[in-house]
Parts: sequence; structure tokens; C-alpha cells
Amino acid sequence: MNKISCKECKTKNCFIQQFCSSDWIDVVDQKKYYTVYKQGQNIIHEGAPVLGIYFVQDGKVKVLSNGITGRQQIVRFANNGHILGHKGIGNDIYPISAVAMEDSQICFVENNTLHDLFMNNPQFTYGVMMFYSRELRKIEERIKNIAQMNIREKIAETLLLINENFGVNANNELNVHFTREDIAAVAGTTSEQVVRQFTDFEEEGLIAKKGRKIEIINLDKLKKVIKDLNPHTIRA
Amino acid sequence: MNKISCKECKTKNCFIQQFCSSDWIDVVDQKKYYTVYKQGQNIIHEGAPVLGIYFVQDGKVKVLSNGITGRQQIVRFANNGHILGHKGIGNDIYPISAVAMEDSQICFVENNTLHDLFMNNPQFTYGVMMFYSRELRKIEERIKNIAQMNIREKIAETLLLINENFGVNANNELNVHFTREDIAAVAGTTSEQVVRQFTDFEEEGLIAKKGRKIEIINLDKLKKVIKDLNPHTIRA
DNA sequence: CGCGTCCTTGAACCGCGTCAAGCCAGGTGG
DNA sequence: CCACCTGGCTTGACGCGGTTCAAGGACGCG
Repeated sequence: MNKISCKECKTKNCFIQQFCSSDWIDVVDQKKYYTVYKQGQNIIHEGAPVLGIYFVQDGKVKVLSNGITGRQQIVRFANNGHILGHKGIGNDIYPISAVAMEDSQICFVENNTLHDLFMNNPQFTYGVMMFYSRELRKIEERIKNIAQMNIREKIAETLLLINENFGVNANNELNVHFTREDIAAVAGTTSEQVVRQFTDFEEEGLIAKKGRKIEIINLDKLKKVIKDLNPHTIRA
Repeated sequence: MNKISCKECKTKNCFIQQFCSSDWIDVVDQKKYYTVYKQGQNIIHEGAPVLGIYFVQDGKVKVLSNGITGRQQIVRFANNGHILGHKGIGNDIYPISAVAMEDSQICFVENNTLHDLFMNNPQFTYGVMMFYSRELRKIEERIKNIAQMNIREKIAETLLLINENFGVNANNELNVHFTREDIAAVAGTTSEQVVRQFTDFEEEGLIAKKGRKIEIINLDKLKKVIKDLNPHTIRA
């Protein structure tokens, strides 16, 4: 975990820099809370006490819930400019884990500093409020999808989500490698079903398997797999 | 729809009164945006343009998503002090509908007033931010449940949710009447499955059917139906 | 080149959605 | 106050989709 200061951090998605006056940037800077997490590293541990929240400066993160039986569910993704771990009240614990999907630069702001930021920077509070509002809207749309789609649609939806959040490279291959197990954990099914569906999608010319990479051949057709797509859903 | 002014409204859960200085309460008051909706009445129509947001002063509301095929999904509940419809950017449309489950007193704040409130009352922005944060946390926990629970668990979860949000009367009967169809729309299944499961629950002594009312006999056992209950979930 | 991890495929089982038919509660009107 | 009627509730039978179990293959790292 490589720590850097706020001023060194030049990414344009920095919530602090974006919304706070310069003296507040200095305050955060002094505490050197910016950290680089390696691929696969745990950023938040489910069950750990909430000491503050995390801003993703630059990186790709999966947010997941484990529970007792251990079968994991990927709840959402986070990338540049997103927030991990929600502001709790009192002595809360994190109900989810967050894991870096690639090397990620994360900014941790502990509760006291966070409280000061909120109290002294209305623009900052407003920015965070808007972020939560957007996320809530997105996840409410997903609830219906998860509850009512069949496996074929859920897996198509998952590919679309990964594409929207993490994008593709020059060859139209998904940027971040997800195992079949990961995909299943987003869609809420098993890796076997993912494999079978990928074979079908390949035969239908929607995707192609390149070694372990997935190439998106026909994005439009992939979207059309989801018949009951809410007309009001905004898709990248 | 019976309109009353802000000053007449004496409910303690009023976001505006709670977080805003008195001159701002006056501003809202002048616009007389407080309205009483009858049971079953639509508060928000899916697909309609976002003109502002709604605060639930006093009442019980279901938030649902329809989609094209029409099968409805109840996404969450809202009661006193909750917010309906999220702050959008630009010319957005509501991705969900909201329906009053009983006569409800709702406060509508249109975009311009809302913007002024945010800009001039940091406490108000902070309050809304915290609300969204809590809701997001709750719904992230639900995603896993919906994706991985079996029908039995989903229906138990639904009863718990209704109990937490709307409570029971002196006889331990659920306060608000939900049709089997409604319950199915929360759990993501069919009314037939709900019926079958209710019969099982009754045989096991967890609930009792009193005419069309449902009495909760053993809340603890009902909670234990959900084997994989996240240990970090906070339950009422 | 060898090993471990991930991927793939097949087969069997079963939970749950669907359809169809009958029942009951509670509201309405005579 | 009773009889009817309608919308919601209940039950059974059936078949499909999806999970589970098992075994073999392929990729990619050291």
C-alpha cells in the first residue's frame, strides 16, 4: 500500500479537490490518506467497523456481500470518482466488502475529517448527496432485473454492466478479467450456467471467446437479449 | 388531493422543518406544496418528467417498477420522513412509480425550490445525503437476498420488511393489507407460491391467517427461516 | 514442462412458474 | 338481514429452467 499526498494526486475525479476550498485540500493533504491498492487486495472488509469512507481516485473496484454461507454476491462496481462505504451513524460496521479489480488509487477519509468537510463545504455535501442519489436510482432499477430476469438475460445484463463500468480495449475485449465465477456472482447464478450461456452467445455472434478474454462482437444484439428492458433505463 | 400549508403540518418528521431555517419554511409554506393522497392513489408515475422530489410527512407508500411486460416489482417502502423520487440532473424522468398504501400526507418540492434549499441550508443537504446513504446501504443488502434466497426465504424476508416498515397492530396483525400479489411483487415470485408458503408457515406456527389479515405469531422463528441472514444486517 | 486454477460439458434431479379449476370473504343491493 | 357477485385466495398437476454433481480439458504461470 503506497501512500501519496493529496497534492501529488492529479486525477481529475478527486471529490475533495473538486468540491472543497484549497485550505481543506491542505487539511486532507497533511493526513496523507491517499493509498494505492494492488489488484485483488481488500479495501473494505465486511464486518469491520466504519471508520470513514473511501473515494476511488483511479481504479476499478467490485463491491460484494458474503454473508454466512459464503456464496458471494457482487452488488455493484465502482470506478473513478465513486464512493465506497457509506457514511454510517454511531458505531456501525461495513455490511459489504470492496476488492480492487486492478491496481487502484483510493482516498480514505476518516469520520472526523469527513464530518468537518461536510460542515464546512456545502458543495462537498451536495456532491456526495448527488452521488448517492444516482447510485440509489441505478440500484433500484437493478432490483427488478435481478428479481425477474431469466438467466440468459441476467448474464447479458452483467456483460453490459461490466462494459459500462470498466469498458473495452481497442480489440473490443473487456478491460478487466472476470472469472466465470465472478460473472455468476453478479448475475446471481452458477459458473456452469455462465459457461453454457457464453457458448450460446458465441454461436449467435454476440460475443467471442479469445482465450480467457471476452470480446463484445455485437453490443446492440446483446442489449436486445433483455426483452423487458425498462424504457427509462439509461445505458452507455 | 387535499392541500395544506407547511405551518399547519405539525408532523415531527418534516425534512423541511427539521433542517431549514424559519424563513425557508415560510418560502415552502407560501407555495403550499403539502398534499394528502388517498389510499391506492398514484403519487409518482413511471416515465413522467422529474419536476422535484416528494417527502413523506405521514403515510405508507410502496415504490415499484413496471417495465414493458408489466410484471411489477416493489422496490422499497417509504414511510414517515422518507424521500420519494431522486434528485435528477437535467431533464430526467422517474424510473419508478409510487403508490399510497393508505391515506398519506406528502410534501412536493419542485426543482427550483429544492435547489435553493440545498444551496442555502447545508443542514438540509446533509440530511438528504444521510437519508440516501442509509437507503443505499439497505438496498445493497437486499440485492444479495433477492439474488440468492429461495422462495421460502424471500417470502419470510418480505414479511419481515413489511413488519419493519409498517408495523403490526395490537393483535400482532400486519397494519397494512397486502394482497398475495403484492407480497409476490416484493419477493419476486407468484401469488400461488406466496399462498403455499403461507400455509406452510401457518402449520409451523410462524404466522396465522385471520380472514385476509396476517398475524405474526413467532417473529424470531420467522427471522430464522433466513439461514444466510447477513450477521451485519440490522433488523427491527 | 508440469502443475494449479479455471473452464467446459454432460446427466440427473428438483424447485418453482404456469395453467386450470374451485373456493371463500366481504361488499352491494334488494 | 340475507343472497348474490366479484375479486382475491387456494389447491393440484405438470413441465421447464436452472442447480448440482461429476469428470475431463485447456490455459497460463513458474
